[in-house]
Amino acid sequence: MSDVARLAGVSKMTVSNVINNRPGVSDQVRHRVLEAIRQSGYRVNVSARTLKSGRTGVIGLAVPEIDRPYFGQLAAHVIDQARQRGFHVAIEQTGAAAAGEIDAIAHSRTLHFDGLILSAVELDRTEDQRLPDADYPIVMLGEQDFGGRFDHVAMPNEEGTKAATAHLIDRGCRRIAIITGNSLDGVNVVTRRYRGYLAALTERGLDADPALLFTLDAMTLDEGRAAAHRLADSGREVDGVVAVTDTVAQGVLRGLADRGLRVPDDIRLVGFDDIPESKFMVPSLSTVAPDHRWMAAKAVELVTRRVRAPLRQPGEYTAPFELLLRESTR
Amino acid sequence: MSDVARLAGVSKMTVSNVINNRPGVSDQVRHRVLEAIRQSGYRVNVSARTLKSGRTGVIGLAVPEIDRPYFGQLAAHVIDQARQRGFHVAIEQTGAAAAGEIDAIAHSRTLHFDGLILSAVELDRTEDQRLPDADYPIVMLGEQDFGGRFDHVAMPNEEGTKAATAHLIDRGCRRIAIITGNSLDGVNVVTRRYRGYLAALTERGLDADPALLFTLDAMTLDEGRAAAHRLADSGREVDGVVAVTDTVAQGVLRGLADRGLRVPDDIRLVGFDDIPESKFMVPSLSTVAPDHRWMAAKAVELVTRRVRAPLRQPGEYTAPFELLLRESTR
DNA sequence: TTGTAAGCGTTATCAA
DNA sequence: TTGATAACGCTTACAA
Repeated sequence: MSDVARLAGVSKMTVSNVINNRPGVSDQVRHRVLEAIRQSGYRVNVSARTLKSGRTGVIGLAVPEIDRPYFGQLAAHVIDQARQRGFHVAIEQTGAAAAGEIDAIAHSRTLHFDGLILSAVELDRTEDQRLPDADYPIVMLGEQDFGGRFDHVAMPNEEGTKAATAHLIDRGCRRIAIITGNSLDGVNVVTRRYRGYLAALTERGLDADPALLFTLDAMTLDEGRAAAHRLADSGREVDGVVAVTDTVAQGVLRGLADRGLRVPDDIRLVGFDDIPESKFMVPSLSTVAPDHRWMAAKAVELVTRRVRAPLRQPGEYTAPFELLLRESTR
Repeated sequence: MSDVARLAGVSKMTVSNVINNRPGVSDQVRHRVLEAIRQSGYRVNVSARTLKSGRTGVIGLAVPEIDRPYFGQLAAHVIDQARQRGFHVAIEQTGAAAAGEIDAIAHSRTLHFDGLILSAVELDRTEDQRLPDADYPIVMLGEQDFGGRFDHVAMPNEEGTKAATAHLIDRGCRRIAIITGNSLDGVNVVTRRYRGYLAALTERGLDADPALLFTLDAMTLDEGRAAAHRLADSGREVDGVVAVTDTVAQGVLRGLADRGLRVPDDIRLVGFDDIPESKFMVPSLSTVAPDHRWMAAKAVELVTRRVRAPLRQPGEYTAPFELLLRESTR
């Protein structure tokens, strides 16, 4: 910067003013400075600016694993939205563990990210004492409930699963299984989707059979497949399956194929998320499609707003959704 | 830091020495300082450290789109490897456009990333004049050829596709189509994989029929599906298909299903990449599986090494691979 | 409209 | 073994 100033015959301050488009610089001087910048190949040092301003221009995004389609899609949208507001995104993987999620928060502060979007799947309000003070801009994205302590962008978990289950019933299914996570105690995604499932059954006068609840240790392709094997091998009569996510549904689809069960002929299947692959599966997957772009946009809007106004009252926002009817429930 | 120093009754410099585990601090003083740090809740300011050292501890990773399974997987591995070496990763999406790839380089320098891993799919050696000086640590990952100007971690494109095609021939296929990108002129992934396909045909004494080459505008699910439709509607007799990537193969699988063609009964299909979904597709997909973890580890090793020694001679490295035989070629 | 001085929080250097 | 000083590159506050 000093070099540029010398080249243009002005002070560093004037160079700074030109760079930041501040008013009060004569056109002539502005021109000389811009020319000097061009000649010298000068580029601002972001670290210095950061040190002075206390802002890094970086938002952290913490997800369980970036290579799960849902989180990849989420990241893509968040990166796009952040860029539009002049922020960069650093990605942290929590490994779907509470410790990883706590680490992500600590890390985010240490590295002076301006804010953090945390897609928590383990952490919840019961871990109160491990959560940070509310003075750091954190937006919770997805599922867990923190009792209004943070801004929260939620999925339409209950409504979505209810609509999906009702759709199976409309198609004539009467023995509907649900394949979901094993953490049915807390207030989390698993519980909420389960409640949506129960609500639909009740509303249509069907009984919920506890034997038709199959639980997973993780929301993965492998676990979904294994659950489908258990379902098929249990000998229970089942004509419909609600899977907790599309990724799990993809595993289920594969697991049913392993056992010679055809979808939708023998069993109808519905998922949740509308990952990009869903419409290309064989058969294509009916699913609850929350508006991912909306969620990413909301989350980024909330963090960036909170960067400017840290002490606003946290808000709760639920994404709109659509039920997509495809071959798996035809 | 001043506060800590005052609390411990020492100078800032001593605090710095303690924080960085530098020798020459008495145990007694070290203890006092650590206690003062605990009490005050002090945390280093990374920006200041960055300003002083010129290093940000961040590596950029530029990929076409983070929500394609292959790149998600790649990112997951790169983030893990980088963390093990004390680096963070910021992800940039290039949109699979040459301009986006150039931007990523410029961006990476502006933000003072310590280095950049660029998964270029458009840029190549012909764009010489737009490429930066070699003084900035860039590692090219994947496909394009830059004539030895950058460190380059390559896929086993030719060998892998050759092995995949030979496998189809072994299974009895005689009319083997290839579905790939449309940039068959440069030295890129598409050309190399095409050469591998041709090599296998030649070696086994089969003629390459130009009518069996189907090209795509992008390596996406949608394009793969559309190509399968064109293939089925062409009326040409085809008993095997080599798809340029697993994602394209997934689209092809769907497209063939749309036309009532069964895999592997009517047509055998093989992909490239071994994305996590491949083994869960219906039918499961035979594919060329490059060692992704190896590639990520190599790339991170190369950037971080180049951060320390910017002027080393660039090297060329090709990942090992395995041919995975699954249902789609049974 | 332009310039000067001070300071953001570290660390390298050298002196004590 | 410890400390004083200057410097990294920028911007805020104020003076000219």
